[in-house]
Amino acid sequence: MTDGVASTGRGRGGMSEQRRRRVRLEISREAARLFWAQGVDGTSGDQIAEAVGLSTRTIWRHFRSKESCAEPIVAQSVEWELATLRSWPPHRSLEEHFATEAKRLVSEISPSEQADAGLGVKMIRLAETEPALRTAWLMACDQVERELAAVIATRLELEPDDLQVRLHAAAAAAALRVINEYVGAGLLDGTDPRKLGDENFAFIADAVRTATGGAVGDPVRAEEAPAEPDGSAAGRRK
Amino acid sequence: MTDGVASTGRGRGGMSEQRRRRVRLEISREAARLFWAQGVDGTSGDQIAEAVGLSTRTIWRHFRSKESCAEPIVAQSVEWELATLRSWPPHRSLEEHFATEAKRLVSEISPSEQADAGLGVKMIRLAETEPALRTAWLMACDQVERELAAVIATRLELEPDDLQVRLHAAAAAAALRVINEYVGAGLLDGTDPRKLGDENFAFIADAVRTATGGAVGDPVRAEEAPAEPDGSAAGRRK
DNA sequence: GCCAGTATGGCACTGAGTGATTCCCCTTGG
DNA sequence: CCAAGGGGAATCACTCAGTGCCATACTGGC
Repeated sequence: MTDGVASTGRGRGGMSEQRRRRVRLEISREAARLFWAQGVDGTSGDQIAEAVGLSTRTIWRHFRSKESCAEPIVAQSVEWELATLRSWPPHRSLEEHFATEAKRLVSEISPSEQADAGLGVKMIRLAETEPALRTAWLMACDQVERELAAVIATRLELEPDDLQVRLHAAAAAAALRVINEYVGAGLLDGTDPRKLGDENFAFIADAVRTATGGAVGDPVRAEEAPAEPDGSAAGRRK
Repeated sequence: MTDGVASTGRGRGGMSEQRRRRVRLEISREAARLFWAQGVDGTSGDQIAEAVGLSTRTIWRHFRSKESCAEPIVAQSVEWELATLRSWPPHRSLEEHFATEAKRLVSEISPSEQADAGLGVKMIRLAETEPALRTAWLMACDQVERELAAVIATRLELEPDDLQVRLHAAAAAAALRVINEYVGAGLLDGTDPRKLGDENFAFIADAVRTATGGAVGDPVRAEEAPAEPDGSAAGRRK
């Protein structure tokens, strides 16, 4: 996951850590643009370097492989979902939380972030035909799965490496991946620009609920020992 | 997915198509052995070629990349699950079908197939730390997901590219992946050799049922329109 | 202005993967 | 039994991703 050189620790010295992310994003932007325009195989490391105004050597200092140049832009496109999941308070339902967070987001998003999101969608789309990019996409989904495991673990008051938690996380992450692919493909195929309304959040939440057998999605009653967590809030689909 | 040269079509000529698979498997065996013994980075294409007794060039004729040399052995290790899924009759439950198919399997399995299975498990394990191999593993899971979509589509009498079907397939495939990783890790960590009894199949089936919100796993009543498929046989977990 | 420490450039080099050509072996037909 | 032919494999030369190594430019603290 951590791509470039090991640590820098961030301890002392300078502006690393945040600056590094900016550089990687910058490279990723140009790489994604080129990948989309001429394909992955049709794009050379030298081209990326030239496009971003750095030496080829420096590109490889920041990314372990050509395909991984696309990772930051892909990761960023799921970052807001991740952040939303991380900040999901126990006492709220998934759809509620998504809806309010989404409202907060639309007012804060900048044009450049919007452009990045567009590139991310394109990369996800490209990943369906370019095996090299599929890796980057699946890796990002893998990351979502891990974070989701942590979120679910706290909600269910279990360990993140508990088998049941891992199963739920994997299923939910897979559902989110499919929805991302579906929505992204729809957007690129011209399906109107702004129809990602509240209805979609209910759909997402329901997909997660279904994928986890109803175990994840509803508010969690704090301070109450779940002696028999069954039959509480299952089947709510359609 | 199809790795080597394009077609050969299989039309006329010779023994391709089946022989090709044998050669690829042979290469994959040696590659997996070397990967496990000395790591992926520590293994060169030349080494693989020498181990299998072919020229390096020929290796690249059969595989597009070094890591993909592991794919056949990984794919084969999930092939029986895939086959089992494909032959899942509508009127049976998943645990029933798995159990009977497993019984049929243990009597038919050959020593070499057993060795291959062992190698496959090792590759899956390696995939947890070697990003290059993780790709191969995730690709195999991707394949499982696609086939699963077909199976689920027929059971639910929907199209394979229906969103709901894709969601269910993705969630179920993810659950199967986690279980495979879990069981494989257990086996390699010395957890006894033969305890994959009926109990496990019930567990697998339940995981699939949970991941699909109860929509997949139970017998399907043929010839009856599922007006309200809900609430029929949900929550059956432990 | 000087002194770390770090980011970058340049260059040579390893190794993956490809293309083109030749070679070998096996089949087929006379 | 031998000639023709075709397909797979070997060989060689080449491209390009990616690394190691060293020189250099930049940055922030004194």
